[in-house]
Amino acid sequence: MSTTLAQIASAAGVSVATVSRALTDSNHPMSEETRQRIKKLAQEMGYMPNLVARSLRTDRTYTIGIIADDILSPFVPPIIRGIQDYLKRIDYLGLIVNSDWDPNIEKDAINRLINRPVDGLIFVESWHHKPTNELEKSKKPYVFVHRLFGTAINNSVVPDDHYGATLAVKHLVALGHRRIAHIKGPEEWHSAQRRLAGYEAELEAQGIDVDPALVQKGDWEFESGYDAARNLLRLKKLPTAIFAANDKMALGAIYAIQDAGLGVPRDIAVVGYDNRDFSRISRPQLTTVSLPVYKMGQKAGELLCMNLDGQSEEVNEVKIRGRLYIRESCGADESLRTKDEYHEGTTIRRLLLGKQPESD
Amino acid sequence: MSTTLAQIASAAGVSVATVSRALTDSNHPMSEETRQRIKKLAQEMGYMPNLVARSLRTDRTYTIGIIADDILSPFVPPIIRGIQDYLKRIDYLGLIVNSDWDPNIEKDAINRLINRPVDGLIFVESWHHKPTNELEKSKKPYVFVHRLFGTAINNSVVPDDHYGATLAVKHLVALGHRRIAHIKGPEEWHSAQRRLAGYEAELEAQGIDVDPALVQKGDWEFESGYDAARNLLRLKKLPTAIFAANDKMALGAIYAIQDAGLGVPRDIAVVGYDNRDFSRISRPQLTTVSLPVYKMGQKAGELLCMNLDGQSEEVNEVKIRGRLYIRESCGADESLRTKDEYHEGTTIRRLLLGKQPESD
DNA sequence: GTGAAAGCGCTAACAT
DNA sequence: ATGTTAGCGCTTTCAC
Repeated sequence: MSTTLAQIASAAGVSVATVSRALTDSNHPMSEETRQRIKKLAQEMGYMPNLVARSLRTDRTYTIGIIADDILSPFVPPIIRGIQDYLKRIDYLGLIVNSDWDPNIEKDAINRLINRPVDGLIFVESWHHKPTNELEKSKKPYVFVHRLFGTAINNSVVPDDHYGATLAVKHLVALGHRRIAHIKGPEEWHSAQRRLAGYEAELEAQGIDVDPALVQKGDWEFESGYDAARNLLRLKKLPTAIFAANDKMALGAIYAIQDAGLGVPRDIAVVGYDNRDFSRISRPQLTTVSLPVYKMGQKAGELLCMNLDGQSEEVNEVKIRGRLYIRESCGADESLRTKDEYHEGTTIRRLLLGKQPESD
Repeated sequence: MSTTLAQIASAAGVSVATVSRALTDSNHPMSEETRQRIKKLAQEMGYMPNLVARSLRTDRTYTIGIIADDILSPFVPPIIRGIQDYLKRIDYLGLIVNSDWDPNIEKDAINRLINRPVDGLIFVESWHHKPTNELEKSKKPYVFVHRLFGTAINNSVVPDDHYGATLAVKHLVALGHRRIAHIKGPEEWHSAQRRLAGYEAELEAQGIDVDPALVQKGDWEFESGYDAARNLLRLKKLPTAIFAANDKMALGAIYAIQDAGLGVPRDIAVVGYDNRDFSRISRPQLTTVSLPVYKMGQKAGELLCMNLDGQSEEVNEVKIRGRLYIRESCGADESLRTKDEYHEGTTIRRLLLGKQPESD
């Protein structure tokens, strides 16, 4: 069927070993002349190495496994893209599996991948902190990115939510707000805790007392943001700004404010978190702090890469900072607006222009 | 390191061949007793087959390649998920590569994948109709899903845009509209052509003359929908409804109508196309026809699957029908609203409830 | 600088 | 019903 080393060898009148050396640019000494001759011949004969055979010999597949609960989860594709883009540099491919939040599916996937098809594993948005014993025993490196629950662990990449919350509050304070409410996420979640903490810390740093009445509970969903804002609107003394722990709740809050006959940002400013796609097309467009998903993916790729050939070196949790995307919902001056390069189809444009992406 | 067949063989006092037969449930006759004994032993010794070695022998990798221009393109993840879900049934994994609309990257990816790592290839949202010669020569099966340009070709899965447009118009007519405008997409695009054709065909079927003045040009983007609607609003005789060829333009149109002091659906009804995520959270929520991406992915998986072991059988282009998602923007009665199961995180819920997804 | 040969772990054709 | 053996295509040690 397809050309093999042996065929080239006999065609060139040399041994397979020589052909292999020539084609892999091995540093075993050999005459430059035969090397070139063989390369040319291989080219002509349309030789392409059988990667499976090579892997069997070298125990390297140049493939990593990516396990996510669901590729349809909004943050997963950009994380994966970040991983892929980093790994591409070292010519690695990614095998992607959905675990659907099911520990058994995940276990099966790990076992399957561990048996040679991959050199390492990245867990995306995993909700546990330890992979299976089998993985441990296999000695293959692995990395977590965007773990949802629990405390900091090694070899994991997470967003710097505390810092991000700080950015949001700073922005509001800079615009003159002092009664700043917060709609928080469920307490079990990493991000919810850190964003709340950042909110409180920054208020204190600005010399503003944290008013418990201004902190409302949400569950990440749109409706909970709507309800939380309605509660806030019932207060005797209204907040002048709301920092919602994610964009969905922020949008819900905006709708609640509008339904009460008030305007955003005219009467109340709103900041979100995550920089979801819709924050660019809502009315008003949402000012928000980005979850730096793409960068997180890249970093995860980098961490894994470091451990791919050597002894696995444990690395402390890595925090990635997002940034503030200033749009309309806080009433900041037009001149301050973040110019936004990353739209749908940006990749094409980026390539056409030969530019590196600036976004997270 | 890890257990091999040979180790089990010597531990069991039999030959490797016997062990292999026992463990692969080969239909080669053998005593049930030794088979069980070996299986038990393998289990105890923590045996896991080396998949690379197996692939080298059988020339089967149980992996397929998925080439998309960009995994971040909005329709790509659900298509991929559909593919993966179908392929999971036959225990196949997917290797995903971004080609970034670059023919050279794509060519490299094909060559890389062709050299054994995969048994077949699926092209997602490809813009060409023929893969490279190398692929052709390799005899590996391949399938296109959601090709963007050109005419119908074999082994490809596309949405039935003509039919979908028909649904949108039917809905508007049923609500009493007769002056129905259309904001179309760029002519080079498959979908734009088909949706326009469906619009015209359904109007005629309903005995309504197509009025060229009511057909505006757009470029798929939000802004073009806004501009197109403004043009429409300048007409002496306003349309009572607008069918936009995609959701982004539909949203732009809604904003234009609102900015003109009119209401949606009160004064003008708007239908979109694609069933993008934001259609569920816009105000008003957008009535739209779904692009059945998930189903298309599944179908692509199925087509590939058919050709995976046998001779490649050419199959005519397969069209997948979307459906109408009735929400608020056309003013249909509340009772007609499509109940929507597919939200973010639905996969978990689906699993928790043990339900099959109904959505596309 | 080149070649011979071993062997990665597995499957399957061919004995027995 | 079990064993022997060849070999998938490649890399790499060892010899010359």
